[in-house]
Amino acid sequence: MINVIIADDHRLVAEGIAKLITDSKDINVTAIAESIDEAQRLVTAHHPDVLLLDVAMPDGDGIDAISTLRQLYAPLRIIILTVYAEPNVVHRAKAAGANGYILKSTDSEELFNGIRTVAEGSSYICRETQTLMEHAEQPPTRLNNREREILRLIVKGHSIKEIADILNLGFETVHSYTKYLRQKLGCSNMAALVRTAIEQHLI
Amino acid sequence: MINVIIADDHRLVAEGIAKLITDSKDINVTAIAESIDEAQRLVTAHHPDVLLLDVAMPDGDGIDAISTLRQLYAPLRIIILTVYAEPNVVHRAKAAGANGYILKSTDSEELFNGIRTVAEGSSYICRETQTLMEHAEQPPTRLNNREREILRLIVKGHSIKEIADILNLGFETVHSYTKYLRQKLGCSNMAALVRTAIEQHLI
DNA sequence: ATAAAAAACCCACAATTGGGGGGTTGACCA
DNA sequence: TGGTCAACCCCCCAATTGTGGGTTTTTTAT
Repeated sequence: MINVIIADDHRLVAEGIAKLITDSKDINVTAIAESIDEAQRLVTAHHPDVLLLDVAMPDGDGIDAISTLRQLYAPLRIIILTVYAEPNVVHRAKAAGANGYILKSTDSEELFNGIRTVAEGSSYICRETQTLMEHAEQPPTRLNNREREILRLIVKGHSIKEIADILNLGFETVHSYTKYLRQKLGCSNMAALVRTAIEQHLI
Repeated sequence: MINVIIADDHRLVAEGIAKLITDSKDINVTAIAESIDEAQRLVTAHHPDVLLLDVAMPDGDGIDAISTLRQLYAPLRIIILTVYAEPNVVHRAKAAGANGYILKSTDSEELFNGIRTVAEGSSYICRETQTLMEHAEQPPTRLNNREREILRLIVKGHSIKEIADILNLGFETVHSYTKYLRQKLGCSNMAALVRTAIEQHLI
């Protein structure tokens, strides 16, 4: 019996998926977590085989939480279960050490297969994500901490000058970073930068 | 028996909710639609009592589709079932004639109650949404077609000049609209405008 | 018919951004 | 011990945006 915990802040979705899983004979939903924090506590308490982890959680980003979660229970296998069909998110998940990536647009059969495959020790990427990654022409967008920090402040609506003040950097330094960001993301202005950042979940 | 159709492009979510509903004795899921288009066909074919309708669909906005759906089958009762806990989205849904608004973060009990209430002829807003609307200090953001159109183009990354050309308007006209938009949305620059537009789903 | 609105337009000027050049310093590494 | 890379800094100037005023047409409502 494969024991899984579902971490998803949308109760109805988590409950529904749990219910679907009861159809499989070999998988069992041990608990549902509605936050990163709760997921950490439940993983520590129950030591599940697999954690189904959503990306957008009220108290943080699921992918960022992967390393901490694995520290709590090393043999834990983690599947990112999300709506984001974004190459960059998939890359981030892989880099963070996720064992699987499954979209919420897949069907229950594929979810079961994914859980089994990951529980056995392999990694699993759902079909839709696979084709997505094959057709992704651009290499993954790699932003360093500074760039990500500045992008975050731009998205918040701050001007270059304000960002320079906030980060104690020179105006020209931040100005340069905005150029790098525009280049990397292929945007011609701040507005496009914000849209791209949000769309591709780079923030 | 209350017959419902679920329109949600996330299969796993739709399947899960359908499965949850089997627990209730009085509600029956007739079909699942993965697009607005499919929803329209299924509503025409099955004449369900209630339609559970997601907002973000691959071929359009669920709320925008309400009027058309009701034309296809006048007695249809529509519940918006979404993750968006945004006053503006709720306002749009009400204005478009939705009979209910339920967040995916509610539990199945509340979903059942919502479906029953709406099927009986009343309207239903889930608890979380109710408190959200009570605590919403600002009046709903009302954008006219021009403003929404221009905001959409700004979000796409177009400059004022480009927008003027696209819409065959004078530069100064569009320039003025950006002022109105900044004022209405309380933003000080284009970047903030984009973030607010996306965050509050005004586009 | 006409007042009140909404929609489109206009001017001027300061501030900010976009696009093009650079530069220094220190860490890493081969 | 020279090479390369990352992180930070600098200048210039054109283009675009932000701010604060307007005006003129259309609609819309009474």
